[in-house]
Amino acid sequence: MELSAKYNPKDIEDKWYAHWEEKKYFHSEPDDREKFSIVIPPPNVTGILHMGHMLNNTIQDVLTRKARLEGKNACWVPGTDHASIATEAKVVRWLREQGIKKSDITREEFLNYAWKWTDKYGGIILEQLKKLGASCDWQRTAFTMDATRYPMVIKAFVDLHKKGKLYRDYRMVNWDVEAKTVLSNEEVIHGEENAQLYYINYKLVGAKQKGIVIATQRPETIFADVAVAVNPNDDRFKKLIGRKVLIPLINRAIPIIADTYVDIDFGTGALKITPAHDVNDYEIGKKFNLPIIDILNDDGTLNHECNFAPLIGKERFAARKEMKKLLTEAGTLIKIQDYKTNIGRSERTNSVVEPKLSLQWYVDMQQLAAPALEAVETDAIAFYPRNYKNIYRHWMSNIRDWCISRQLWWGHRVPAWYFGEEIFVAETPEDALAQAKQKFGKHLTIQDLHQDEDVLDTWFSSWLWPMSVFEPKVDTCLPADIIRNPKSDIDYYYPTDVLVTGPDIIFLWVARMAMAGFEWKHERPFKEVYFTGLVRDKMRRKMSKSLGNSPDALKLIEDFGADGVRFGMLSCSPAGGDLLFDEKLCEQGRNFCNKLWNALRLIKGWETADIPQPEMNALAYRWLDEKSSVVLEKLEEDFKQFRLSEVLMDLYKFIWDDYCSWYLEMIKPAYGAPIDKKTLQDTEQIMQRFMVMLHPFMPFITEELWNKLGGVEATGKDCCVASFPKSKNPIANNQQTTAYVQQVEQLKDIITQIRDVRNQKGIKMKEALAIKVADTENARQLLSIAGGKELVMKLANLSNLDFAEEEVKNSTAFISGTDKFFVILTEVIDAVAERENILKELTYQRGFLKSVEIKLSNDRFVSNAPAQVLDNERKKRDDAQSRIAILEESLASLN
RNA sequence: GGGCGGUUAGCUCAGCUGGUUUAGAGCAUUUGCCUUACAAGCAAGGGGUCAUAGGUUCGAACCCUAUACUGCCCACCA
Repeated sequence: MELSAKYNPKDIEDKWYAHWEEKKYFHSEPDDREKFSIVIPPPNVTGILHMGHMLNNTIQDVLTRKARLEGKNACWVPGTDHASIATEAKVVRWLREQGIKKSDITREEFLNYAWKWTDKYGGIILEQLKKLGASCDWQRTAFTMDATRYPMVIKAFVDLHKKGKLYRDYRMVNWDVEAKTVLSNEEVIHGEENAQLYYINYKLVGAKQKGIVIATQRPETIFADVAVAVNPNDDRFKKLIGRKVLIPLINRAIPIIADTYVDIDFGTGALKITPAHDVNDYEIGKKFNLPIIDILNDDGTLNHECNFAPLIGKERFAARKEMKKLLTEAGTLIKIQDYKTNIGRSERTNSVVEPKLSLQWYVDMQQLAAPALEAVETDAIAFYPRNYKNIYRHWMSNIRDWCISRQLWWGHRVPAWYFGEEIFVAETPEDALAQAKQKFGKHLTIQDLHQDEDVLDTWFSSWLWPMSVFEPKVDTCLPADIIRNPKSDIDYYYPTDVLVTGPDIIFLWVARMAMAGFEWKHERPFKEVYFTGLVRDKMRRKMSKSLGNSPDALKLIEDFGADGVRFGMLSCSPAGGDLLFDEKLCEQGRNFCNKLWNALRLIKGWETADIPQPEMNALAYRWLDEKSSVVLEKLEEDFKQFRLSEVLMDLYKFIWDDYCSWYLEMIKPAYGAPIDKKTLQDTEQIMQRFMVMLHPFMPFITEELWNKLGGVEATGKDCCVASFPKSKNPIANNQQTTAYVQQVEQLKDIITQIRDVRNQKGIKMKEALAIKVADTENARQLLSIAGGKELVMKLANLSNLDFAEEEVKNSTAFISGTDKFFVILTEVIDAVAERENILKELTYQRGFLKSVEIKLSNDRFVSNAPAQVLDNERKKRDDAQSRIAILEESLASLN
């Protein structure tokens, strides 16, 4: 077999992905096996793959592939979200580029365009996931607005309405002037921004000059003022309460009122009250029964209500700028002060959110929240990392009702029909009509009813995701009916095993899925939630388009291979911690692939011969095999805790160091010499095993090597569906390694120390060395392990290794454990340097001994510490004493 | 303003119930090597007062208190 010196991922990745798909390894149907189900957090239908997706989906793939290798019926459901506001914004922009204004076309025409757009760009992201190796069940690909999901969403709405958990109300909302829709609280991002505080004088009615100065950040809203409020305890203004002031420019008179809400120390202590454009002012307005003057249009321009012609039709920020000039000219602007304040912006359009009074649909969250909160509190839904419980608890116990209507066209249209003041909520127009007829008589036709123009919040469909993706039949998908359909997929796959998502959507999505799950399935939607960290660049900045610091995901795969990129994403993303992405990590992954590839090349290059297995090879194999069980034990433990980067790093170190650097060097035959069949076979098998262990993380190269190593011939299966190895020797409590492994580790230590001596003395590896070891029982036992002595001689290149009766002249010594080794030197040693080294070591050992002795001479320690700890301390003392004795001997022999 | 985390090597992080040598890993770094699998490599090394100050304990990176710095979540301060 000819193999190139470098691993080339491009040669094999597409081939294996196609092979897996053809074999339908990723497709799942209910059967007798234990299931493992996971649903993808659906990316926006028109989105493209970014680093966050890469991390998130790599993690899901690792978990899915691991479950599949464990023999579970693994089902990872992919899909996309219609992303109402984001997609609509994109479509509007796209139409504008073609000279089409949304306002000029009908709803139907717009939706046609939107579907066209979705068909064209939708699902690109799913194709990109395939490049990454994602083992999704593509036959189950779902879309939040497809024919199966649509009726479920509508039924959920109708069901909530029936139960009285849904209502319509007129209240202050967050208004996105760009998208011209309401937003839920969770879709508003607050951040500190630089702003200016305008100090404006309102003249007192009946006074010539005197007035009251208010401070506002939004001077353009003074036209909507209906009062000025002061604190009743503020001595400066007590006399003025009840009098009236004039709004500058329009000279409308408004009263001065008193309320303790006003902070005496902020600004001037006087607050303008603008009920239509501020949440607090609205409350005060209600309390004092003040009128409401709304001066803003839906698009953020000033309307006729402002009663000031020069600004009508002007956009709010343009108006603000002009106000500066106008107020200055009117001599009523006292000063402008810079200050920092919290500004809310729309998550999707980034425009400053406007408080606005509006009639919208709300979900009453109080009852829905209760079981969802309890599930997390009791770990029925377990969060990783755990501390997200706190954040979740806080939000859930202070939950506010959810505004679910949106003034958009792209989405699920609100299933409510109006006849005059009357509302009929129904799954279909026919149903609504039937209800209307019952109330108002048979003469009504569908034309008499008018359907609500609004659509539902995207999250109102995604909160059903873990249920809706497992419901295959449209006509049986009434949420309540799901329970009555025992043959349905949902009984097999629901609840899902784990949800992998970012903490940024814990309220938008995770909490709401939990609520929906209990509301309609009376069961949690997932058993565990693993929150990934945020992907940042190496300078800790968030990845963003505007910063241009987000690498092109596909380019990375191109450069480093999918396995290399997966390694890079995972190797440095501790559970829940942020991932500081650096291309170097992918490079490390690529290098690891190359290492694996070359291990294969080495093995494949060996000729076999009918010779008995050398003892040394048997030793090497037993050591590696036992150690691999230790690695497996830890790996399983770490998997349970989602410590995936830990697992990957342990495998990396084990395969690179123990397998490649040590084991392969141990068994490697001399140049041109053959290897025995047993060793070769063992080596191929154990490497096959390692490929399975590594497969969840690096699926492509492991599949390739598994095949080349004969894994298919041995098991009849591809690596993708092989059996995950199990630890053979469960390690006893507190016992990190077996005694055998420990002994081999000491042999390795001896080899390393000899190599160190070579380095220090400048003795080349080619030059064979003679070693003597002080004759102790321990040394005899160590070197009597079958193959042990040969191993040291081979890897350290020794000409001789035997026991010394006394101090060896002209040698340099080292200590391994408590055994003393003499490296015999041909050149005369530098006694001064040697002496210095020994003294340095002696100082360390004596200091160490002293610290142990202090402990042991403390009566309270001896009487209180557990026996095991005490024994250990005594052994530490004895070992240190042995080493000190050895060092002193060496010192004496130098004199 | 309220709440929750974090601070361990140059960088990123482990360290899980306080006791396995005087704290580990990867990367980076230093030295020597183009040694017939791999220079995308091999061998060996250096590097830390565990943020600071107290306390509890026979024993503290780990528990407690305070301080400093830092991150995140929530909240209507004009």
